[in-house]
Amino acid sequence: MDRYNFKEVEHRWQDFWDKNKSFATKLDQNKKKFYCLEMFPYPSGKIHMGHVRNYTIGDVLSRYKALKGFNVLHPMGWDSFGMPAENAARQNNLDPKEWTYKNISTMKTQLKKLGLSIDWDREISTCSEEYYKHQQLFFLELYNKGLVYRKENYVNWDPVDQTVLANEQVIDGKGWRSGAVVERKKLNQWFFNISKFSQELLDGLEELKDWPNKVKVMQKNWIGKSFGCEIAFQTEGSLPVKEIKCFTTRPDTLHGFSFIALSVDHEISNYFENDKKFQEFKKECSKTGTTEEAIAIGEKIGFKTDLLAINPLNPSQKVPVFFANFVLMDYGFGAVFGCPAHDQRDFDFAKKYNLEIKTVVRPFDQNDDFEVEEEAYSGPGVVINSEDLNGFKAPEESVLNTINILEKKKIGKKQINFRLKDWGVSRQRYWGCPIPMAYDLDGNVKEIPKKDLPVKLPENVNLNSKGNPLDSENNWKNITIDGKKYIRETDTLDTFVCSSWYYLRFCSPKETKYGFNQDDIDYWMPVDQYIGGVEHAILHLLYSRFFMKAIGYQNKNFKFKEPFDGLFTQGMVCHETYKDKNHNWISPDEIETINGKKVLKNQHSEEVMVGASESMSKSKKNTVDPEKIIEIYGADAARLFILSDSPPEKDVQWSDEGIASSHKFIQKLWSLNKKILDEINKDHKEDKSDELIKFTNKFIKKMTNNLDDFSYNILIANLHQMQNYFLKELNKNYTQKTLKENFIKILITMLPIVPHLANECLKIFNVDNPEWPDYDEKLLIEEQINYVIQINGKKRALILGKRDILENDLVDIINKEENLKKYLSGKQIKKKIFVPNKLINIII
RNA sequence: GGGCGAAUGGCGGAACUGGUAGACGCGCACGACUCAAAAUCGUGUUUCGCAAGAAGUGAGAGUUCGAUUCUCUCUUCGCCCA
Repeated sequence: MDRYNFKEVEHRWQDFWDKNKSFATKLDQNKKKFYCLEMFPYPSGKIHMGHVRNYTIGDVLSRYKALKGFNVLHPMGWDSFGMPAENAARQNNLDPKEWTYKNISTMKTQLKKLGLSIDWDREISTCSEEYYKHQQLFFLELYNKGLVYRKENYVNWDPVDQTVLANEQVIDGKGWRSGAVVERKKLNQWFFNISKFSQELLDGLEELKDWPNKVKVMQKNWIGKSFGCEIAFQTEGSLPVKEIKCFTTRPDTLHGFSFIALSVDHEISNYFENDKKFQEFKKECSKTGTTEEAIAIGEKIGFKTDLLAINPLNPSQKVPVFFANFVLMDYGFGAVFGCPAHDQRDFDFAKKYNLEIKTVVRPFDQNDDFEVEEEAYSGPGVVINSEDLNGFKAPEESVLNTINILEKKKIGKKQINFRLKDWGVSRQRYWGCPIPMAYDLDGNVKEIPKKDLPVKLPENVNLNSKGNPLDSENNWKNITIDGKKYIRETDTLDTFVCSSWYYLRFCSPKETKYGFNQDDIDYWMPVDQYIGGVEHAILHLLYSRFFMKAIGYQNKNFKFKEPFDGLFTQGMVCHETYKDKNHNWISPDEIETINGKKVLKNQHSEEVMVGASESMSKSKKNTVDPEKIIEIYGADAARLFILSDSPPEKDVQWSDEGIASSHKFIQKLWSLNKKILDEINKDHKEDKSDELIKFTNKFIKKMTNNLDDFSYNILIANLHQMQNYFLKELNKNYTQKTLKENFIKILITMLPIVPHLANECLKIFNVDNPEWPDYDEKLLIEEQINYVIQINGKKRALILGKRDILENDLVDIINKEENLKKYLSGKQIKKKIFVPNKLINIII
């Protein structure tokens, strides 16, 4: 029997789809739409297994929905601005654009080899002028709506590379590339006013029924709504400062107040500009880093001022005011009141500077003489040592009551605080979308007029200059608008801006006047199913949600509130890790298995150490190249395996045995197809068609359900069961018509998973326009049922009986059964539990 | 420290609303084909036991006629936030 030539077949079908533009989509009001979107890739060079998994999941869904009659939009593009291009270009003396487009071309070819049902006519690339010119227009639009502003802010500054680093690029306080100690530096940056929408972004989560709860919780925590109180503390001392404002979520602990801590950037610091000791202290603080975690772990240090703050609930109490490294200017007012007994940071600080630690909340299971000793108590409890507040349940009762008291005395007011900060979008980089702004010679901001858009990135720049290469591009930088001289903004936009609206662009990829066309998005949006990695749970997904609200802000035509109706987050692709005797990582390519042992190829068969399965990464060398896999086993096998071993939302382990088994399945299915073709031409005497119809019916139901709820691994188990069924039952007699009809239905259900093979088989049966088969609920009802017989809750037998059997009839049968008699004879039956068409439990 | 989630054979994992635990796949064992190997096909495979049978879904309790599924306590692991 000739084997299935996957190479020839897959290539032929891919060619066919390409030439016929099989997946090109048009707006069609008569058809229900389905917009399936996977997170678009960064063109880093080649596709990896994570892409294979992501795009296979999306492709299965797209093909399934198309078979169900939906008008499916399934586009693909490139998130093509970003640092790797700039770094690679610098290393290899290339143009970032050239590098990027070469990668796009490679990866596009690779994606096509996977047999994805993508509408390539809608391909977009964020680094193209056709894309970013619209982004610049959006920027100006948001600027004019007051959603974009410029302010000074602290950044991680790499003094060697002369550039700003993102938090994740700072490793142990040093720049990831230069190794230089990172400094905190104040820079003028552009910000998107995302915090304006904090409440809306929070409320919107409630509407997102088809999002994983996990992601919604993460976003909720990130937005971080907290309910508290603003308190104005009166102060005394030699400085001309009359009051200090603090925000707190725990005003109820005010009786335990023992200091105020200010951020070194608090306005009061202005009085210390010439104080050498303070300036030294400030420098010391800048070493702590800006992340919340660094602050939590680091040592708490303070600088005492001679200011004294007065406790508003107890005016005789006056406490010192410090500058401290654990207070950030971003949070509240850059000032916190310290209650050491009930906050660990405050506790550490108080211990160090010998400040009073007064317990004002006791746990429920303690007496009123409870005292905080070794560590702060921040749990719930009862307020003590606090005059009027004593006895209130903390925090729920005590916080509100304290706020009421403070409001009456006019020294505090209720306040909602959000953790979500505005989005700084300035990057001192070349390879990004230019910000369409300029400055006059006095530094005043000037918009680039719309007619002058796009602001194009200059080409052939010197990437080896210090800092942002655009700073040295004088010809590009210096411009004249209406006869007046200006200097361009040389920062470019964070690439997260590009990915915040690309889903809109896919609806109108060729629209030249604006980023999208209203009719197009009215039809296609929102994205029905968005698929991608959970690592984007916060930033990208939150930014996209914000962008949608920002575009819709003050725009009556724009009726969408949320971009992604459904979200699916797939797990990672893992592989075993290997090390040689010198503890060097070894790639799976360098290994072979001999007698069940993993050994190095061609090197005296040295055995390697097999480590845990971890997510594929270049540094651990445990990657597998999808292109090689497709070459050896074919795209259908790769698709089948990436879905088969684990539920798609969990991590999956890649293995040679697994992919080989999927390949085997493909080959077997091809030979099954041939056997069925032979069988159809045979003469049949006895007809078992009913059985086959029932089987197919059940199978279609399972396939439908599994596709609807992303149980792709179970779906593939069904495929194996189906194959086993046919290989065993094929010698039974089915009428030609039944066999053909039912097998065709089964093949159609396989189209989403293994499109090349299934299409090839269907072609043989002359099926041209397949539609998803229906199933009949009535045919799912079994006439014969295996009744479970339990005695005292233990399964003792299975009895085949007719459907809807009466309890007494079933008991009669049990009494006749030899092997059940021994359990029942001579025993008094206390109770019988009969579940119709399922089981009987006899209690003796 | 807080939040969310998970724990089932040698491994990945099934089990619909509480009703036959271990589907399907991998691996392994034995067998067929072969001079032989690979490939392929067949049979078996939770543990203990020759068997009858017993135990068994991280540990311990609880609810129930009946718990992988529900409740509580604990352990370990993962993710996110601190």
